[in-house]
Parts: sequence; C-alpha cells; structure tokens
Amino acid sequence: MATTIHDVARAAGVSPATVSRVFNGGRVTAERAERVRTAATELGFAPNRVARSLRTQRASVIGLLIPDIENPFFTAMARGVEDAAQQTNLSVVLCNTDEDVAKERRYLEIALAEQMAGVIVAAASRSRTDLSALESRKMPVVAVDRRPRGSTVDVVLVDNAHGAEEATWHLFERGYRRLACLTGPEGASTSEERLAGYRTAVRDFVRENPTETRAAEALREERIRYADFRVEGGHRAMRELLALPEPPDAVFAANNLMAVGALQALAEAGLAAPGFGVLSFGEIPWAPLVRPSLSTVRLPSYDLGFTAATLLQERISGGERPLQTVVLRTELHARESTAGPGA
Amino acid sequence: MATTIHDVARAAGVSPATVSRVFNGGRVTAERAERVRTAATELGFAPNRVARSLRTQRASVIGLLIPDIENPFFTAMARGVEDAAQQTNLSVVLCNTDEDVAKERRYLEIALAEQMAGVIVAAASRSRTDLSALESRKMPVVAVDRRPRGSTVDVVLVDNAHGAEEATWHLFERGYRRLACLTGPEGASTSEERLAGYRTAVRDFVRENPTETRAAEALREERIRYADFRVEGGHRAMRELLALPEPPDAVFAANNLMAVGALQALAEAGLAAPGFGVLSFGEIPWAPLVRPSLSTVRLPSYDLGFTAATLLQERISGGERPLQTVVLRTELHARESTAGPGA
DNA sequence: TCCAGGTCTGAAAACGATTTCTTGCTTTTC
DNA sequence: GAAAAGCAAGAAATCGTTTTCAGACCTGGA
Repeated sequence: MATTIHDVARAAGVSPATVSRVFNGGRVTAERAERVRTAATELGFAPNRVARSLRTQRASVIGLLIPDIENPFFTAMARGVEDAAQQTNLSVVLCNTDEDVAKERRYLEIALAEQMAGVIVAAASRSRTDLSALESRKMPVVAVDRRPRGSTVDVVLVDNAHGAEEATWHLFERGYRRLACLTGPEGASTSEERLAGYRTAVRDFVRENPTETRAAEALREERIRYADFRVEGGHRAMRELLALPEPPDAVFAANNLMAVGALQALAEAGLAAPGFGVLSFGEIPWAPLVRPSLSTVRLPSYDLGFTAATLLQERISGGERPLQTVVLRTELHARESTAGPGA
Repeated sequence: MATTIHDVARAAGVSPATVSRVFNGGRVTAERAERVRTAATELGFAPNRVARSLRTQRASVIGLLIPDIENPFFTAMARGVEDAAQQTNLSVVLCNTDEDVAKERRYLEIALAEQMAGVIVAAASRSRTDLSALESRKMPVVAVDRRPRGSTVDVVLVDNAHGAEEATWHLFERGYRRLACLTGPEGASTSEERLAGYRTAVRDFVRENPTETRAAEALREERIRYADFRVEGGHRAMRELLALPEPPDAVFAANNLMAVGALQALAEAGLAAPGFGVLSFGEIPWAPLVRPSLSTVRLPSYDLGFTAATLLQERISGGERPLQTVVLRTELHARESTAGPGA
C-alpha cells in the first residue's frame, strides 16, 4: 500500500539511509543515486511527511490565523502568504479565529502540537492574544496587521495613521466641512491609529484654515463613534450620527465593512454622494458598483501577507537578525466624480 | 521543553502505556487515572499530534480544497465545514486551488503525505480532477458543489437546474421578455446544470404562453454566452450581449461574480433596473447596496459545507454505507421593487 | 610500505505516541 | 478448593523517517 523508504531501498539494493540521503542532498555516488531515483519513481514513492516531522521536529506547514475569513481584506492577505510560501515549498494552513480569543488560543495550541514550522497571526485581540507559549518554544512567529501587546516578534503593519490622515484630508479637499468618524473597537491598534490620523488631519486643517470655524467640530465626542468593524455596527453608528441635531455631511469609516453599513444607513435616509461624502478605509470589492459611490483607501493587503510570509521564512531557516517592523503604505483611491457637496 | 507521555508517566509513577490509556479511554483504575490527570495538567502536557498520527496512520485534520478563496460563496462554505468539524475536534486546513488543476493536484498529494483524516473538495475541473489516488489509499473524500467525473465518492450539490429554472421564470413574471443567459465554462457541471434550468424555464414559458412569440428567442445561440465565472468574463460577455442588433432586456447570470461584471457593463451603458433585469445565481455580498438592484438566487453555501463535513466525519469514523448524493435547495430572493421593465 | 585524511555506506538509535502481548492478580464457577 | 475467566498494568514492538556512528574503501604523501 504505502511505499516506504525501505521498499525503495530494497528495490535499489541499498540501505534506507542512502535513500534518505538521496532525497535530502547527502553525499551519494551518482550511480547509486540514479538507481534510487528510478526505483523511487517506479514505486511511486513520496516521503511520509508525518514521519519526517516527527523525526526532524519540524513540519513543512505554516499556520495563518486570521480573524474573519469572509472579509476580503484578509483573503487577499492569505493569497499573498500563499504565494510567498510556495517559493520554499511550504504549505499554508488557514485558520479562522472569528475575532474570538478562545478559538484563537485553540488554533495556536494546534500549531504547537502539530509542530508547524511557523505561524503568521493577525491577532484577535491586542492585549489578550497570548503568543508567549510559541515564543518560549522557539516557534517562529510574525504578527500582521495588528501588533499584539508585549510580544517580541516581527511585525508587518499598515501605515494606518498616515493613510487615515490623507483620507480625512481628502474629504476636506472635496469640500466637506462637517466630518464624522466611524472607528473600530477601543483597544484595537488599527482603530486607534486610524482615529489618530483622522484627528491629526482635522487639527491640521483647522490650523491652516482659521476661517473654517465649524471644521473643528469634527473632533467633538458625538462625532466620533466606536463600532465593531462589522457591517451591522457601522450601520447602527451611522444612524446615530444622522440623528444628531447637527448631522455630519461626510464620514470617515475606519474599515470596509463598517463603510458598507454606513452606506446602507445613508441609503435608507435617502442620502448619497456627492451630497454626502463617504470614505472607506479599506477596499470594498466591486466598489464601482456601489451606490452611493465613495472614495477608498486601498490597503496593501496582498503585500502585507507576502511580506509577512517572507519574513517568517527567514526566521524559519534560522536567520538570526534583530526584530523587524515593516510598515506598508496605503494608497488613496478617489471616486471619479469631482463634484463636492455643494454641487 | 516539550513534555512527553514519558514525563507524565514518571511523575505519576505509572507506565507510558497507562498514560496513553487514560487519554484514549482505555481501562484504568480511577485512582491511577486521577494521578495521571493531575500530573498531566501540572506539567502542561498535550499529546504530540505528529507522533500520534504516525502511529495511528491518521491525522485529526481534514483538508478543504476550494477553487477561489476570494469568492464569498466558498468562504461561507468554509465556515460551514469548520463549524461541523469542531464538533468532533477535527481541525480544518483550507487550501486555495485557484481553479488550477496542477495546484489542486499538489494539495491532494500533500493531503496524502500528511495523512489527513479526509478531504472535502470543490473540484477545479470536472474531468481533469483526479481523486483516484485518494480512493485507492482509502482516504475518505467528499465532493462538494461540483461533481467530479468518474469517481466514487459522496457528493453534496446545489439543486442548480431547479434553482435556475425558478430564477428564469421569475424574470418572465417580472415582465421581461427578451432574456439572455450568462453561463460558466463549458464542461463545468454547475454551469451546464444552470443553463439547462434556464432552457427548461424558457421552453415551459413559451408552451404556456403561445402568444409570446419573442420569448423563444432566449434560446438562440447568440443569447447564450459562455464565460469563466469571473468578473472580467461576465463584463465582456455582457458587453457583447448589449452590442447585439436586438439586445436583451434581462440577463440570467450563472454565478455571482459574472453578475457583478454584467452590472458593470450595464452601468457603463447607462442601463439599470427596472428597465433592465438582472438575476444573479448566488448571492452578492452587500447586494442591497448594488446599483442597479437585482434579484438573486440564494445558495445554501454554508449548509453545503456543513453537510459535506458531516458526511465526511461519518466516513472517517468508519461508517460503511452506500454512496450518497445530497442535493440542497436554493432560495429565490426577489428585489424589493415590484416594477417591471415597462414601468 | 604504512599511515593520515578523505569519501561513501549501512547499522542502529532516535522522535513520541499507540497497541499488542504478557504477566500477575482477583474474581467467578463448578 | 481448584480451574477458568476477567481485568489492570507494564514491557516492548511499531509507525517511517533522519541522523549519528563506525567501518570500509580509496588516495596521496612520507
């Protein structure tokens, strides 16, 4: 049934050790190596990875833990990881943690028990995600998109603050003056950084345009809503914003799903671009189809994954180098229409 | 470092065999079992899955091969698989084959070499996907969404023909008379079945309404376009349809991505509902936001995955029963507006 | 001629679990 | 009371590799 290294050895008239050496680049005379190789193909031999992992204490699989498999941001990232991994014949195991720390912990345990070669993790929680077990067992880890608190691993991040700043600025340039912000959960590094970028942009704009007195209201408490990075949360928060005595005329949404929720709320209220401005931090697939049209900040999701996987592979192959933090830039994608709110 | 079964045995003053029995439900006296258990938790012991797999020749991991990780249909399916798998402590490994038979073959080989407990596969190709290697090694397999030719495995399918029939009929009911069809690649079971359903509905309608002479044109060759199940293909095909001397007034798109492409082409041509009817076979996430609005056939993607995983688990635990084919029903989701093309 | 230094090879010991086999005890049964 | 049966527990074999170790063989220099 399953042909083993012994079967090949017997067929080729050599010892199992020699067969192993042929497959792992040991020193074997050309003539014998040839005999082994033909015997192997003849028998359809493929080395048993489980046995190999047990012996070498290392599998040729890396784990990728993401919080939401249905979010296109993470699936694009997964593609990047996969493409990078293929280069060194690593295979990728995708685990969906569902933003749930308990589920995440279970997957991390599996990663250890399966002796995976390494793990790339987009942490479910900044403070409660615990990578120490992996670190103490010397398993290579790269954190991506979100920086877990207090762990000493390589990190690949998006330049959230800068991207949010540019995006907010863009809303001002388009002529909107009564901005609001829809950010993610308090405590998540991504939502805090994006909110910080929003605030910076508003302050800068107010400083440079002292006559625009109302712009500063964008910093007021009631204009800044914390939601949960999901469609439903964005929807509810947007409704609250619209119910304000002085509702905003544009909104900066800190991720794509909340932007979708906001668009729904706007549609229900009969509002649309260009009268109302919407900026989504993160692409909405098929955004051109979406009504009302909106501008988006394109996130380097694929590259995020690709870079993380490359870093991880360096660690796996034993590269001793200082911890690295890579920050990738975003890209503003303005909607085609140039008309502002007044038009 | 890694605590093994031996460490636990020594700490509890028993043999490794006993420890193993405690964890696998062998017969052990209560008093000893207790000693083992406390020792295990004290040492933080977790059995090494690799070693276990090597010995038992079976891993507690199942592989899920899907053709496109960025298609929400498949990610929803993945969730279903995962939820079902959790019930028996199986973990799921997601592999993205990218509609590429070579990539798929590589993943199937990995599944064998890693000795996974089983595989669920949405085949990249109906005829060229080859599951025989798995079958001959007695690895449990369930095919999902697409039925691979000539293999004897359990299958979980969508009732494509029936769903397409209902959907097409719905277009007629809304008042459209010049229908067209955008189907998938020739040779794919899903696209053929959906096309067949479309044809059945048209024929039925013509038979029941002999005065509607033009309706039969929906069966003409130029009204039926084969594309590739992707956005770009749908876009191109729709443009061709619109360029016909007698363009259609409604289109049945055989999957969600092509429907998106079609909507793009329509938007470019200045067409929208209700003047032009669009029916998407498969949900478009955030469809309510999409312009023009459209009706969709909701596919049981989650249940597809859940059912497949349940079936697979029965096979894994050795249930000997005849091969099964489960067909799940679709659900028509009409767009809210009731106005037809003439309105 | 002999020995040092190299290359190649096979035997055997890991890796960490499960499982068969055996042993020694206790309980039943006639 | 002795034979049969049942049960718990340990010793040891096993899964399929990799890798250490030691031996065999060859080459070249003194």
